[in-house]
Amino acid sequence: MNIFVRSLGVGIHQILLKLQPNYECTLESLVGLIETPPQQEMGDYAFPCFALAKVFRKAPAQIANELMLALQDNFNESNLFESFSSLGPYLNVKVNSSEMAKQVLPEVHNGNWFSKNSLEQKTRVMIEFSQPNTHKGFHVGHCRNVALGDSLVRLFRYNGYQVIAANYIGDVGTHIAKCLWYYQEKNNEVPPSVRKGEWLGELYTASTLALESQTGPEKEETQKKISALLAKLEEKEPQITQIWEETRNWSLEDFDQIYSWLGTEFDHVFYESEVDEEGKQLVIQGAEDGLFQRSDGAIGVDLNDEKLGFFLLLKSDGNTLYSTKDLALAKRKFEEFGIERSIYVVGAEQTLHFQQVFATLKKMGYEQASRCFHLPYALVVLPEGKMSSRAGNVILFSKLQQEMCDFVRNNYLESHRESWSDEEIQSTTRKVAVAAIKYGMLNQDPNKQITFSLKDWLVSEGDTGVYLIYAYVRIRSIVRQFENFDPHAEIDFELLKHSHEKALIRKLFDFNDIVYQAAEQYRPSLLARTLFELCKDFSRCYSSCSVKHAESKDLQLARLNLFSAVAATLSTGLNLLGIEPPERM
RNA sequence: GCGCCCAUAGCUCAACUGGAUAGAGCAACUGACUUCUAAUCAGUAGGUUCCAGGUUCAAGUCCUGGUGGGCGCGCCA
Repeated sequence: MNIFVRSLGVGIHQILLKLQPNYECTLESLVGLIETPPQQEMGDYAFPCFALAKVFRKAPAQIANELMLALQDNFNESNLFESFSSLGPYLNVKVNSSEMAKQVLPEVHNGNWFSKNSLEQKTRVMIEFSQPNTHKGFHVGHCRNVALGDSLVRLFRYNGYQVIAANYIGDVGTHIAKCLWYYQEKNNEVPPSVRKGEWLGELYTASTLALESQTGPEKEETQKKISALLAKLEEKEPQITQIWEETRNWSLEDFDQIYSWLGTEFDHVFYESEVDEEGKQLVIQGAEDGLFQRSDGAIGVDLNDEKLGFFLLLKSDGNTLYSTKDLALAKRKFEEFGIERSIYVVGAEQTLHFQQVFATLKKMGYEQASRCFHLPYALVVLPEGKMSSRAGNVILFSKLQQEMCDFVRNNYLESHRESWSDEEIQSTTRKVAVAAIKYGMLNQDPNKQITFSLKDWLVSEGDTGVYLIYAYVRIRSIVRQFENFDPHAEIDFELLKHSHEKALIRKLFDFNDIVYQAAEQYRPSLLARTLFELCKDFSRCYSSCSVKHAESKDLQLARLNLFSAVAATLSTGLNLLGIEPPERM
C-alpha cells in the first residue's frame, strides 16, 4: 500500500470516528474500498460512500460531501494531496503529482524501485512448464505454454520467491514406439541435416495416419509390432535403446534451439524416462500397503470420497502411465528440491488428472500436496477450428518463427541494411519477432482460447508486442540525442504538470502492485495490459510533450528524466514477459 | 448422463474480483509527416454484456434454471 492511499485511509478513518465514536471499522477495510476513478479528470483515487450510508443514516452523497470538507481541513498542511471533491456518492482525490513523481522517479533511476517487491524473503517454489514430447512436432500451442511458464518464473522471482524453473520432457511412451516403428519399417527418407526433431514429428504423424488407414489383420499386425517395440523400449533392449537415444537427441537439440531463440532457461530438466521405474515401484508398493487397489489386472486408487472416481496408476500389462510417472516426479520435487510450493503449467484438458494426482499424493502422506497448483490454460485454436495433425493444419513453431522473421525483416529492417551491421539486423529481427509472439500469447487470460491467425499475428499495429518495443525504441532514440543527460541530476518535478505526464507518473507508481498481482493471480496478462497502457500514454505524451522543443531547459530535463524512467520500467516489465526490447528498430 | 471452462462492439479481447456514462486494438470513415523514428497520434461511427428469473443501495461481475460452443470422465499424454 502506498503513502497516498494509506494517508487517505487514515484521514477518512479519523474523520468517521470523530463523527461517530462507536463506529466499528478497521483501517484496513476502509483502505480496501479505495479505488481508482474511471477517468483521469475525476482524480487519482476515489472512496465510494455507499457502505457508510446505513451506519451513518445519511445519503452517500452527503457523506462524500462531509468527508470532502473534513479532509480539506485535515490535509491543509500536507503536500500529498492537491484537492478533494465529491461527485455524487464518491469522494474523489487528486494527489500532488509532483510529490508522486518525487517518490518514484529517483527510485527508478537508482534501481531501488525494481527491487522493492523482493525485499521480504519468500518461499521456494518450482514452476514446471513446457513438457514437450520428443519425437513429436513443437507447435504454436506449445509456445503458449513456454511463454506463460517463463513469464511466471520471472514474475515470481521479481516478487522475491526462490524459483526453480523446471521442464519435464516426455521421452517415453506409446508415441515413441509409433514413431520408431515408422522410422524403421516405412521411412525411405534420409534424415535432414537440421531440425531433425521436427522431421521425427512428421514421421509420427505419418505413422498415425498409416495406422488409421489400415484395417483388419494388417492393423492388428502393426499394433502388435508397436507394442512389441514399446516392450523392448521398456526393458531397454540394446539395439532399440540405441536408436531411441539417437532420435531422442534430435528432438532435444530442436528444443534447445527453440528455448534459446525464445530466451527461456530452465534450472532443471526432468525426463519421463528417469521417473518411469521409480513410479512403477511406488505404485506397486502402494498396492502392497493397501493404499491402492487392483482392478482388472491394473492398479489404481479409489478417490470416490473426493468425487474424483477411480484413478488408474499402472496398466494391466505392468507398464507405466502418465499418472505413474507424475507420482514419482512429485516425490522427487518434494524430497530432492525441498520445495514448498509446486506449480504445474499444463493445458486445461488435464484438470481432472491433476486433481487426481494431488489427491493421491495427499493419500500417500505428502502434506505438500495441498500446495500443489495446476495452472490450466486453454488451447490455441485456428480460425477454422482446432489444430490437429490428422487434418494437417498444425502450425509448427518453426513456421511461425520463419514467417515472423521474414515479415519483420522484409517490411521494416531491410531498409537499414546500408547503415546497420548484418548482426544487428539479425538480432533485432529476433527481438521484434519474439516480442510479437510472446505478447500475443500473454496478453489474454490463460483460461481463454487464443484464436491464432498467422495473418493477424504478422500485423504490427495497435495492441501488439511490436507497439510496446517501438515505444521503448522511441525513448531510447530521444535519450541518445542528449548525450550528457544525467538521470540522477536534480530536477523540478513541479514542471511535469501536463495531464499526459501525470498519467505516466501514475503508471510508473503502480507498476510494482501490478507485478505483484500478476504473479499471485498467475496472470501475466495483467502486466501485459498495463504495459500496453503505459505505452499508449507514452505515445500520447510523445506527440504532445516534446523533449527537444520543450519551453525551457529545466522542463527538457524533467521530461528526459520522466521518459527515461518510462523506458526503464518498460524494459523491466517487458523482461518479466520474457521480451527483450532492441535499442533501435 | 455427470463434471470443469467459455459467451461483452462486425472481429480479437479488457473492465482494478459487487461500484461512476461498459473500455482498447483490428476492420470502416476523417484528419496530422519540412517536426525527438508515422511500426505513431487526434477524431467519427459501432452495445438489450447469450436468454429468463433471483439476491441489494448497486450486477457484465454473485445465486438458480436454460441455450450455444470447447474440454474431460480406467489401461493416451
